Amino acid sequence: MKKLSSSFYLNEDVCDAAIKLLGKVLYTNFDGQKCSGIIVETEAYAGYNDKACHANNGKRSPRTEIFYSAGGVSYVYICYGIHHLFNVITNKKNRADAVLIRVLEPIDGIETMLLRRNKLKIDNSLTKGPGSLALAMGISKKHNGISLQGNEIWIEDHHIKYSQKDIIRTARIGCENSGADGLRPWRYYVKNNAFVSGNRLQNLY
DNA sequence: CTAACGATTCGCT
DNA sequence: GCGAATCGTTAGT
Repeated sequence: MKKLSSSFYLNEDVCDAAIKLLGKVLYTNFDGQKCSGIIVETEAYAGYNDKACHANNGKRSPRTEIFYSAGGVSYVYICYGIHHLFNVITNKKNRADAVLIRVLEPIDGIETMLLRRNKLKIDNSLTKGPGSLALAMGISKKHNGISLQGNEIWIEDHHIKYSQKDIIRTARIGCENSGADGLRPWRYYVKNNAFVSGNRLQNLY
């Protein structure tokens, strides 16, 4: 299978990019341990007019610098002091859009994921939730800013397609304090997928 | 330098 | 369902 081309990541519509990432397959290959999973839940964060985004309206800090790269690099940051959250930077240089990968449906390397998660057998919590997913896949802050065209983290198109009615959109999780921006329905997930997190907020569009 | 705050998770009730 | 854990990042003194 082929890695997503660099043009995929230059999408100027971060919501469209978040939807198109559903069904794509995320790979990590660290220390000879290859893992993969189908992306089944994402959230879009826009560089402009989105208070929930770390790089809102051109905000610069050591942490947000990577947002201003052209799409196709990783953004990994630590939340609550413990959890590493993996995002894909999208859009052209200096636009600062990102897609948070929230849930995977595991495919390869499940033994490795179980080990990293300190679990004995697979259940639907293995790669459910951004912090759990990053831990299972071995992604940590040291992978912040790496290219998704490389051989450590990349995404492939396996021609998995979900019909529009099977893609649910809701408000993003944990963005309640971002005012009106936090209410935007920019979380996307695959309906009836066993690995998808929480069942609140249905809100078909 | 210091304090406040999370794009969360897990265990206990 | 609720609350604690936990520390890097950020903004303010």
